Amino acid sequence: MKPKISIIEVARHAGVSKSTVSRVIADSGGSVSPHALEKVLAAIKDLGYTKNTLAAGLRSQKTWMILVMVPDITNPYWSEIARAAQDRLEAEGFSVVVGNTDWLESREARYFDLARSGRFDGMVINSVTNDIAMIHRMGVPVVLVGERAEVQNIDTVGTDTIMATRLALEYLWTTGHRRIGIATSEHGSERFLSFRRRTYEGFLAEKGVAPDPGIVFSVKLSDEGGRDLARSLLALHDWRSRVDAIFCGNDILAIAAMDALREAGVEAGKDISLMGLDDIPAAANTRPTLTTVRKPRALIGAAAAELLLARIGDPDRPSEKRLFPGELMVRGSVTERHII
Amino acid sequence: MKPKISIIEVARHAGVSKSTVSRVIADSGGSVSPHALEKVLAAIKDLGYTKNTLAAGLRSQKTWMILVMVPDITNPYWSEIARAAQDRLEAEGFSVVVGNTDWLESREARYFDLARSGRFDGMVINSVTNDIAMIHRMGVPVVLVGERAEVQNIDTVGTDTIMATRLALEYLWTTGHRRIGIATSEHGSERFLSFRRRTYEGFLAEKGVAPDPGIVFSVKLSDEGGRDLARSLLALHDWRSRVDAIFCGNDILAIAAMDALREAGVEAGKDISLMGLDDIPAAANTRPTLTTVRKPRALIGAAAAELLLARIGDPDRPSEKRLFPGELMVRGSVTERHII
DNA sequence: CTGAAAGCGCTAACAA
DNA sequence: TTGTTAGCGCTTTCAG
Repeated sequence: MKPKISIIEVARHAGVSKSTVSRVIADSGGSVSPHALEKVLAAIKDLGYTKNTLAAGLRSQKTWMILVMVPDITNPYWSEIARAAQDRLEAEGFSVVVGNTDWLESREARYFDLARSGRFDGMVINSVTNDIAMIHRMGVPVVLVGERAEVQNIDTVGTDTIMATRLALEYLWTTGHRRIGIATSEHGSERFLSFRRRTYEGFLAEKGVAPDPGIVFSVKLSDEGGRDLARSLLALHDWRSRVDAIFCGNDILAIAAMDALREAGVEAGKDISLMGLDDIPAAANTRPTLTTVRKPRALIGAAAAELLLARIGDPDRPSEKRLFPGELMVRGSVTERHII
Repeated sequence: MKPKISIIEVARHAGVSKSTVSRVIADSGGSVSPHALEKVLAAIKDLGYTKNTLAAGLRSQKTWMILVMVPDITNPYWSEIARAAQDRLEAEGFSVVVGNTDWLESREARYFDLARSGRFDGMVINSVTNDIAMIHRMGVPVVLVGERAEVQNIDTVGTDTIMATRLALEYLWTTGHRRIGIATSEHGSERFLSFRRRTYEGFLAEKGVAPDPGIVFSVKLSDEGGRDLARSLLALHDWRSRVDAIFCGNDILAIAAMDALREAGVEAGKDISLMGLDDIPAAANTRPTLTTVRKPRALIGAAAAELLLARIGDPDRPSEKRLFPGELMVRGSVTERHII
């Protein structure tokens, strides 16, 4: 069942040495006479030979394969970044595969092991790990996707979360909300997520609003988290007077919360304003539609590919950081409130 | 930058032969004395050695890597299948990566090339290709995901479309609908889609209902198709007396039709019943929510993994086909009608 | 239980 | 332009 003919059979069949065959099948541009070339090509076709790129890679240290490692493949945010990167990378001759970690360190470790053992020429990753030294030790070019403004010495691309968060909060403020809550995760990469939180706190201070710890919700950025958020909110004593808007850490969370709230008779965009972050496709199809801040997925994916290519080309170039601004998507889940 | 220590350095450092080191790091269960084991382990740790599984694979013909090839990674339907397969496969020690083809033969070809050159121990694929012979020639265990009831001699898993369609139609019948229309596509994989249509015709015959060609709609399974469907329906003379329910080929189509109809003042779940197929996440968030038949993504992914594992274990076992029934998701787009 | 030797399939010097 | 000779890093007989 497994392929068995190697260049040695091809060489025999074509009446040349295996080096000549190698010169034909490799891209290395060794010169071959037209005559020999023809014979080799014929032999390849006759025998149905296919190159074992694994063996080739062992020798040449080139696998032509790139891994895009994402935390949640079912989240369109990540899969679209992966696809954008794929477009760019394939144009350069690389094949792209994506690894799904489900935010699990154990799964990340699996992919890192593969990388360490030379399976990929490079990786685009969003990792829960903050251990940049470990990443460098892998000996594989890596570009980080995320909002880790604090990490140094590694190529990074992402959305400027601080600006995106401000954009959302300012919009809520402008539309008249004054008791703005926030729902984010502390899960995994704490430092990273606390950006939203820190920005939130800074924003309140700036506006002279006293922070209310009761409307700062810690939930997972998932459907489950959305239901948790709804539950926590409704459990809050006299919540209607305590909170008029909630900025959610991502769209999935916001949409799930919206659903759960409706089941309890609370309508987003009416009884309370809900805002997301990401702008996943579903955000435009919910009832009400979700007001959110869009992250430029295509730009992020393309930029990640670009940086990776540059890094592969020159491992010693200085590391670069590319942050893109978010875009406000005004839809139906935020009401215009009139301040009394 | 690249890793450099190989078993030969480890061997030297531990004062043993590289064979002994190999016995330690391989799973092949060669026996090593406790004393030697200890020295080798120490050396590995000292030197920070990591095994090059690529080289190992070259010799052992095992890569411990599986590719799940899907047509659209941003569609949760596919990514959830991929994730379910991953769960099962990783438990057996394989690493799973997913390839995205965007329905493009050129991208499929890339992944097939990788497979042919021995990069993966197996694949789970949904391919636009119908060339089973080619797939076998790759020399890699493959499981197909899809509803291709017509393909033979290859492991297949998918939803039983006939049963799913019947489930939908029976539900519409039970809820009192008697003038049931259908909207499916004749594009692309014709054979497959005509399943729905054939089942529909059989169903009508069984119930003794005369078929009405005017309420059989041929549209794309897309947003565009949904708008077309709405337009065609409304253009029908006296449609309210001619059709009381429409079974749509998939959810995307149904949701788009629902939106377009509402714009024309026709409310699904009130003026007409609409039913979908798939149960995509958005189906639960529309207004009204979409009654549909869910395809069991998790089961499909798990079964695909199961079949692949079996095939890897025994390449000569007879091929198997596993079809799962759909699950009725009763929501808001179908009314209970009372028969007079 | 251990070491020596022979590859897995390919590429990369080096001569010729 | 070609063939020869070494490996890439690991596994796998086969002796001992």
